[in-house]
Amino acid sequence: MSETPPGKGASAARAPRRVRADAQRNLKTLIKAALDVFAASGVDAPVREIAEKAGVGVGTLYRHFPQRSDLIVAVFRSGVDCCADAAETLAEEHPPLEALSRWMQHYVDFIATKRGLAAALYSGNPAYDNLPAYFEQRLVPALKSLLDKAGAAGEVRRDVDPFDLLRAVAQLSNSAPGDSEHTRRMVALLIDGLRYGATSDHKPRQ
Amino acid sequence: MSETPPGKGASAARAPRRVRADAQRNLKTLIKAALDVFAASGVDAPVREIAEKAGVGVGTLYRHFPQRSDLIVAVFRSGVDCCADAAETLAEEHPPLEALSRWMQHYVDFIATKRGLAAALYSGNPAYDNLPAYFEQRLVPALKSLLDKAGAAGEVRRDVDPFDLLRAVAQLSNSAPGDSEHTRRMVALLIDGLRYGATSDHKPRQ
DNA sequence: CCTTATACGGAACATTGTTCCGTTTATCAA
DNA sequence: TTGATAAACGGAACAATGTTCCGTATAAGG
Repeated sequence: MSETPPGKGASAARAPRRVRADAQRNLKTLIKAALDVFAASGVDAPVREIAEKAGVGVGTLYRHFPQRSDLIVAVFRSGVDCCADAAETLAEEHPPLEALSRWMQHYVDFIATKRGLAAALYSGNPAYDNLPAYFEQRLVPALKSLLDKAGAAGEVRRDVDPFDLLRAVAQLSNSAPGDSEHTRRMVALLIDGLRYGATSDHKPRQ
Repeated sequence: MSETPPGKGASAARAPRRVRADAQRNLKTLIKAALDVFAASGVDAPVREIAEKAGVGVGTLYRHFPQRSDLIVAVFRSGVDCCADAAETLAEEHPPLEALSRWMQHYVDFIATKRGLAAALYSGNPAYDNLPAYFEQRLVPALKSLLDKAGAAGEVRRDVDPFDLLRAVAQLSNSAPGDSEHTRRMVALLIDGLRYGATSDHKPRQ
């Protein structure tokens, strides 16, 4: 955002040295490692395990994420961002209904990696206070856009609230942990439900 | 329940020595201490603190509750039992509406001591799997009986689901932790809501 | 009163979050 | 290219906490 190249600073302070390359690399590596470890062992996984997986000392981890919760938040947000971005990509590359369907599975996969997150959310730790808002703020518009496109094409009904759907899928994902096939089938069923009573009254002109 | 006095056992085994008095005493003391500590510091309070408050070594605590979660479960169940029993007592000692109202406040106080329990419930630890069922199984009938009595007396409407009410109160209690007065007012409001549209069609004959 | 199964206490251990600090290294200017 | 230096690194050390172990104390029963 604010690169501040070597040239003299606008105000008084000495030109702040650019962020070191290894630091940037480690930041990405850590988030990736945490993503994997959380997916494999839940968000309660020990920090050391993550540091080791990233090939980094715990000191380095703590330099980037002063608190364990900061790492969890970062991973969660990056996952949410990834999901939200995928909505755009999918909408460009696929017909409306398929884009919607693929996105749903994408979302299911995301939720699946969040074992134990619910407990953290309910822990009362203020570090997580903003997560639900961020979740809703990024994902509701993403899904809404997909639903609207599919609705306009007359492929799904238009009376479904995106947030309801997000929550429902999250609940389905948590009901039978480990049986991802069951979740997949139920989500597919949910999507079929969307098609029931679809009207093409706003069918696009071409 | 099964006292097994010194007399020869019914089947084969040697008459098992009676449970030592100090052990019984410590068990009660521990639950009481845990109740207080959990109420003061939430269910995440350290075991040592509870043992100390009970005037007992951690070894003793672990003899009675092999896992930390066992203690939490025991305290929770004893609280639920206490609430359920209070329903009967209150129904005997007060007119229907007041019994209902008093029980609600009793229940609010119970919920208030359960800070952090939600997180435990969502933790995925199977130790807590049965708690919600126990909760519902004991409290729904208790509340239902109070509601029915008040409903039969024509003091409250009869279309309210006890479980809904329990959940609503729990949610109100968690929304503003620390402001118990707010909770109290909102619960009072909820009860007033019960009175709206009450019908005395089944008014008792005397 | 003696024996003994039972229970007790708390030190010791294991795990995990977090801090500290000596060492390494990327960046920048000369 | 090279040297100075701020930034970043690694991991030992610390602290908090769940859990185990075992020597000691004691209530129950004869």
